[in-house]
Amino acid sequence: MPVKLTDVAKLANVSPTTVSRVINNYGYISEKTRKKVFDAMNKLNYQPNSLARSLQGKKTQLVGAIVPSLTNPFFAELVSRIEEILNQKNYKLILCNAAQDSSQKERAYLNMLKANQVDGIISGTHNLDITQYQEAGLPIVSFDRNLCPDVPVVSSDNYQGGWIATSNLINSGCEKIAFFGNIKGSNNPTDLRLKGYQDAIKSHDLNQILVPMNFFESANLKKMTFQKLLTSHRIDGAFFTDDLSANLFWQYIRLNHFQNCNQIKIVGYDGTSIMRQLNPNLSTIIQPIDEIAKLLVDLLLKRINHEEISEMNYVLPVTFFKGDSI
Amino acid sequence: MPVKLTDVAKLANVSPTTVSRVINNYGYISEKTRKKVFDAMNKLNYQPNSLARSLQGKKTQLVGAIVPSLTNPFFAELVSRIEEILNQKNYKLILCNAAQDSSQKERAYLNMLKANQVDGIISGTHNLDITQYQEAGLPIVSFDRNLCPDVPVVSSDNYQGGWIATSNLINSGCEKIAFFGNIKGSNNPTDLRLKGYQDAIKSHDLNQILVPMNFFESANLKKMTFQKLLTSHRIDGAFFTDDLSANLFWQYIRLNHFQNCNQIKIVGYDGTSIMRQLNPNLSTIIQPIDEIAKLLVDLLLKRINHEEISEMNYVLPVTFFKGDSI
DNA sequence: CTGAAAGCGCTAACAT
DNA sequence: ATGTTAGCGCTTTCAG
Repeated sequence: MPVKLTDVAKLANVSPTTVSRVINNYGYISEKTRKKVFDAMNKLNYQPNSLARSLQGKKTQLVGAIVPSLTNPFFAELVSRIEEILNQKNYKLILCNAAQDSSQKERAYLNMLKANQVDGIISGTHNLDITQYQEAGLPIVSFDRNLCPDVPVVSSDNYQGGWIATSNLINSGCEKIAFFGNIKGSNNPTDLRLKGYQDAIKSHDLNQILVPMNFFESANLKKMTFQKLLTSHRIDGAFFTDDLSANLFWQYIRLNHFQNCNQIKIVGYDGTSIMRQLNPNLSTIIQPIDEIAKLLVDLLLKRINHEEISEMNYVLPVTFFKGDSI
Repeated sequence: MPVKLTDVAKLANVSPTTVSRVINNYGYISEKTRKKVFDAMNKLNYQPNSLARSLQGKKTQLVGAIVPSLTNPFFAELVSRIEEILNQKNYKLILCNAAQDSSQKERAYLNMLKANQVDGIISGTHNLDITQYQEAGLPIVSFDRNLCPDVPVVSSDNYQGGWIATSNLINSGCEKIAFFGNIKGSNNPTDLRLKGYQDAIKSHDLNQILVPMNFFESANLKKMTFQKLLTSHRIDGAFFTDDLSANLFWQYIRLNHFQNCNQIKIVGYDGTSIMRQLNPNLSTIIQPIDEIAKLLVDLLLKRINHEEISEMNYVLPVTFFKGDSI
């Protein structure tokens, strides 16, 4: 039923080979023939079947993106940019929403992407052991995750982010600054946010206060954590490794008017455009989403085209956005 | 280089057909053979090539989603859910980010999806003329857009949404209620939000105040609109057809402390989880994202499997969320 | 400059 | 219960 190459060939009165040549703009073709073929293609509204093309060993122009969740605006914006850039370069995006902590789902995605012959994978999660990714035998680049030694990692400057956030809190007069985020090391670049915090704290002879918190926890769970902390500690500064939790806290201390709420200064992390529009009061560390997306795609395409990649670690600078929460 | 079916066949000492039978769990196979084949598959870490399978006329299990922008949390959450549901049903999602007002990009996406033999399309935009979609000859379902008569449309109850929002404003004592959103009819279900507003206004003998606003306009442009409006009109209620703009207004009147800001009540639209977490003060009309996603996928799969679809119009109920902005 | 023929990896009659 | 064979729609030698 669908129009195929041979239909075009028949109508144009040429061989399939010739049509293929026209489509792929390859080899010598007389202008006359080319026109005939184009006319036939238009008349039939012909659309080459990419499956059949790729079966010859051609690339599929398909890229898989595995991310934790689009509900987090950071990933939504990142994926959005990645798709736009891929689209410009004639690639298509298969979206994979691997929930947290589901190595099973992630493995399934990996297999699926392989089965679909994607040309490469951009990964923003890693619940799998390294070997799984190595076995994949596919060009992969990763965001903020150390997958395995030969997978390029792009991240924003997590250490600087932690350092700058904390330093700004200190410079605004805070002395009891809590860190809200992942406490136990995961051997990922994001661990450095904590390190940056700790180093800044130490260099000013302050004491660290670590509050375990995952961005994907429920709001209520987070609020319980806030309450527990605020009754046990008298903090005057708070650094969050994500804006959503930071904003929640910002609201929490206002709604529960703990003391004068301005006595606790807050800095978040991510700085998505949506977040800055929704709560411009919130100071935050802005990750350069656009550049991250560009670099990820760039590196992946290099991998796909077997170009040399000199460096395996790419750290993009962050910027501090000063709202009035600090 | 990649492992293929014949490699498995060779190792297991059976014919390719047998392997195919095992993979597809089809026809009679002795347990012994099945095991042999499975062992070989595991040993070789075999992954069937879906391209080749689909080329036989099998389905690709690929679905394309065309949406305006993931930067809008509503679409981010919708896409996220759609992907999850599709994944459960063994479908994969090709994400297409068709910016606003780019019929060219949308057409390109449509062609691309056709070329990739997707089994169906979920569309959340329409810059194209109807014929383009008809020509596609592909199962399509649409969200909030009247594409063409034979494409099922899912939407939430836009009319009720407009009506409820406005009624609640009226019941809270508002008498000069402005509508912020798309003013000129687009022949889409979302037009009904305006209709709901207008009917509620009329039924209470009030006067309508229409303020043109698109959710994808820049924040600064919107603020200019706010300023212009507030200097010319003395409104006491505002209904926005999207939460982002509503929230911007909510902030705007607070930051610029126009009179007592509580004198202007506000109701937004969409009610994404992220938005309700970020600004729980904002009253809004909640669209049932989960059900919308389920229904869209459900209808699409029915279309794909040539099951009868009785109804072409699906209107899901909305709920009112009362924050203290009203 | 153009065409014929083989084959990509898999499946589906049709044997046996 | 298993194997043989002929394609799916396209590209790509290899000939002309």
